[in-house]
Amino acid sequence: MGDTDPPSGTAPDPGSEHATDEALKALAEPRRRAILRLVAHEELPAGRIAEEFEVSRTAVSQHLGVLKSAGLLHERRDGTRRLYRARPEGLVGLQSFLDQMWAGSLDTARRLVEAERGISDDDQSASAG
Amino acid sequence: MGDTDPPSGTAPDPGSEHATDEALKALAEPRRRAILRLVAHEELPAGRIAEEFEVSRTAVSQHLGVLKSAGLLHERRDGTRRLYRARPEGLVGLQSFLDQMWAGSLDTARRLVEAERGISDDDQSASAG
DNA sequence: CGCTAACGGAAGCATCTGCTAACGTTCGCG
DNA sequence: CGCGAACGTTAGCAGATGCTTCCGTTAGCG
Repeated sequence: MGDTDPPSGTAPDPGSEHATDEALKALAEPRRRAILRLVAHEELPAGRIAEEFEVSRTAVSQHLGVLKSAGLLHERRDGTRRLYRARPEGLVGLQSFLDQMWAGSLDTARRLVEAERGISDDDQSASAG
Repeated sequence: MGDTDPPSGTAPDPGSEHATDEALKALAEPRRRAILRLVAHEELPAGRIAEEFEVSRTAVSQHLGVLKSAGLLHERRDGTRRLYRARPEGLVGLQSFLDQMWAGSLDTARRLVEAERGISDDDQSASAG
């Protein structure tokens, strides 16, 4: 039972590689992004969310499950209803991932552009600063 | 068929919904993320990139095509070789997307949490912030 | 208890996606 | 021109994914 998944299949540790993977895969679906946009500004029940789309409620429910499993959604029970709202914490992993990637690639791009200017007179020393 | 796709199959307008979709789908693949990390710090030829993985060069080539089509990669020809490097511009769309989503969901979360505090307490004040 | 409402879950299907294998193309060299 | 190197492209296959239909569960109500 001592698996590396204490909270039992729901939202891995934020900042982890697995968390980023889950969140990215969840956001890769347009419908899922639309759902997330809907509950980003207000808490809504599953049925209410499903009405906004042409697909069946079951499909939306599955999307909600994926989003919740990725840590991007917060679920709250209210009688037979289940209220959902976006979870800002689930996005911090992606934020840091993009930030890191952006910094690295931007640095490389700058270096390459500067190298182009002095192609015939380029010093290839690894002066990583 | 004059569709809304002037630049024909290579890196749509940054900031567009389609661009975000392409970039997100491209980043949803772990291998693709690894490739992007590799070329984030230095420019590398396709064959050199392929050597870093267990899969065939063809698979990596296809991944490179997807990344390039998503605007996340920059290709440069050098004889028979093709040098690739990460494109920071391709990430700005995701950055704004995440930022927008973050702001909205954070605002909602804050509102919900504050509402929880005054559940038993009838707080009917119009302090809508 | 019986009924309805609001959901999630499982099975089945159509489609997408990533991988491999074989082939074609472009470039450099002698 | 002939040859090899470096890549991209196409066809085909196995696994993942999203959607639908049917069914089970839980909560409120008379």
